[in-house]
Amino acid sequence: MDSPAKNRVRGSSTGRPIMVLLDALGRRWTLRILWELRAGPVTFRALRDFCDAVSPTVLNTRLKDLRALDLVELTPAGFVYTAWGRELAEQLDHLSAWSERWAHRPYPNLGGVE
Amino acid sequence: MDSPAKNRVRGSSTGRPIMVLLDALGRRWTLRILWELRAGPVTFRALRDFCDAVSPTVLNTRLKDLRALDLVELTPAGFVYTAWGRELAEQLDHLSAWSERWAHRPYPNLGGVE
DNA sequence: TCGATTGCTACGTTTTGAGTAGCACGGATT
DNA sequence: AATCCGTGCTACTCAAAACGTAGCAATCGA
Repeated sequence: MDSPAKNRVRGSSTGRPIMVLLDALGRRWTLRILWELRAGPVTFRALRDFCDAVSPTVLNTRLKDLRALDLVELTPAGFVYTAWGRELAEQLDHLSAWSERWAHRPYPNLGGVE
Repeated sequence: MDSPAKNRVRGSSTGRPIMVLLDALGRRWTLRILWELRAGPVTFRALRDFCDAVSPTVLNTRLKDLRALDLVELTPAGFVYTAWGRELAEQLDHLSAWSERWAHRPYPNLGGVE
């Protein structure tokens, strides 16, 4: 399995924060995990279920990354946002609100479905 | 090569807009492409350069998806945001602004780098 | 001590992306 | 007309990432 925590920022080694972020969020399941964590403290297995039974290998890798990025932490009650993570999650809320408008646009190409 | 435009929304077939979006944005290079498009009309090759010489296979697949999602379109001058895409890109601007604060947090774990 | 649950790992298979070459088309030049 | 150039895009092989299942060590309660 890969270890993205080590070789950060795919390409673009400028190290600009947005690049670090886009790189992390662009990995499979990262956004989804971040999104599902809004349910409150969630155990590894519960989170896995929320994420359509994502492979534990990947889930663990992502959680490790998110923890390294100071966005998620593990408490006795389960995985939760850090303060930073909560701020990021709020942006996802905006994204969600926007996506509702976007999805109901006229002639929506069926949201990409064919 | 895959054709995400056909089998949308990895897992979670609820089809909720946010899921469609998280799924699309969670694919490799999608966020980055969306980000780099803020440079204005960009040709396929220029965009490829902006994205650290991403493989044309992937770039094309992503652009096809983004166009299907009504976020990007191809004009004679090059690839540009649609109206919807521009709105989404604005959210990325907020994300970028936030990431600057986030990156300069005290004891930042070096932004995830080890 | 036993069972149940926790986070997490090993490992073989499948899917996805990387990397390079090159195609078909269109417009300008010669 | 023939040539060159840049456009979006595709074919191909190979490497990397993710999947899917099984199962581990640790912990807690009964």
